[in-house]
Amino acid sequence: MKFEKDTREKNILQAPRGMRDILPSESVALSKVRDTCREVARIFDYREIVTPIVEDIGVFARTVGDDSDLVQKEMYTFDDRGGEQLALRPENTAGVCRAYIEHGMKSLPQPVRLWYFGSFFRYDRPQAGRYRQLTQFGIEAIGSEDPSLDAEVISLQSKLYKSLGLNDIRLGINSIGTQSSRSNFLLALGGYLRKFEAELSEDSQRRLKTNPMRIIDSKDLTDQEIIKDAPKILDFLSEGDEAHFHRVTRDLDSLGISYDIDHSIVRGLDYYTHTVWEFEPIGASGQSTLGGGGRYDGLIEELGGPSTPGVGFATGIERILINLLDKGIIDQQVIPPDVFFIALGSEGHHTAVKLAMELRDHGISVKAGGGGRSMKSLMRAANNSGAFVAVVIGDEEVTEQSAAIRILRDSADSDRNLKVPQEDLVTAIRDIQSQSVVDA
RNA sequence: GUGGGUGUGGCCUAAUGGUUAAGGCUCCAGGUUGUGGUCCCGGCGAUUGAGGGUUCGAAUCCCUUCACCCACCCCA
Repeated sequence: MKFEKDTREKNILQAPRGMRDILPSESVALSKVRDTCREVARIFDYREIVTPIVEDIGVFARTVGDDSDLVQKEMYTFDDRGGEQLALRPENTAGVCRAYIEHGMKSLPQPVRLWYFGSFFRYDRPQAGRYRQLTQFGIEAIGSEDPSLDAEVISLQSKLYKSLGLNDIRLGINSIGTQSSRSNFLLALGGYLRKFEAELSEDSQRRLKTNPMRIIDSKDLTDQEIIKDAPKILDFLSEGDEAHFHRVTRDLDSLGISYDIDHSIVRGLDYYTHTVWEFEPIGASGQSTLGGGGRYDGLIEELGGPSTPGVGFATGIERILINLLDKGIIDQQVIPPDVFFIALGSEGHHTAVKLAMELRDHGISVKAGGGGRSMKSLMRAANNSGAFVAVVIGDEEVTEQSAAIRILRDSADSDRNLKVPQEDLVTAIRDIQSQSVVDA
């Protein structure tokens, strides 16, 4: 393979558009979010599932909706060398359902409760909070049509945001019923909107043909005026659909989870039925949706499996991080070592590597400093490392089999210099650590 | 995909057609020979995103391109 000459000589190689590096200063925050996701999943007794990042293109084309934007223009697709048509996953509900079918999870106790955390890909124009490679945490509860499962999934999502410290969050919820309720509604909606066709925005005139439901959440002001008096889907729900929705909201009431019934939430993907919802920060604009979900009772059948209901959500980790950092709930910082080792001379070096390893064997993190740098320079490095103590091993310490300890982030009146026998070093460090906890 | 904005060393900023692109932070190193943090001093590091054009002369003006930001479409 040949590269363009100017690419090599002038242009700096950089991450692909819309994809980014997460550097150590941010990865600590990312880890915290990931740990919280894992913990919330655990307390609801959901199990982790890891599916391939690449799927057969049919997994998405058949379920997400052939003419949805996600499939039409946002999916990364390619043919592999064997001629298989594959796609980088743009979302995971379809993939998890594929796995559910493939592994016969129908024979497990139902519902099967699963969670995932991973990367997804959408070829879209990047902007704030929107990336071509994005990270999502998601939940799928498959195999029960019980409305209380919808509420459970919503409450899990709500708990996640609370655990992360995101409090000013709004939950909007709606029902789009089942297929038959929806087709009645679409008929009525189409009839109403056609009366105003000429007044609708350009985008909405197009949507009228492709996906009239999307006009409902148009941001165009004229559209919104027209929509105000449009038929509401909740009025078209069958008795059964309405009962389902009512039981979901009843559960939410019992759980003390506040929500707004929001007629404009219709969700973009074809597979949704019944309950649909979105969480977003209060007062946010633009790409603000933190996560959304819904029920998808026909999806598994659509994929060729047995008729099986399901419900789930996905939430965007980047959007969570943006909110957490904006509000100062977590800050960017790296984790400092416990101890910084300063080795002077070759004898000092040999002793230091041995002692450092001994500390590490006891779970104490150690950063090694040395490499022929001056004492001053090493002490500076020790201080900048954020370590709590520096341990100095020079000729003198080698001879007396001792270790000099310098407390860097000291409490008021403690002795900042001390010397201990090398065999007592672990204990001495432990003492200093526990004292600092007491002091704090 | 559509419309608008921005692009100066790793980071932040100055220089709004004229001498070797200035400063702060970071980093590295010294302040008399084994003790950091404050302070002082020194050093590394940019042909101004890239390519082309106008001009005696371009970071400054024009074109192209790339990236980022904002809004739309859509979505997390």
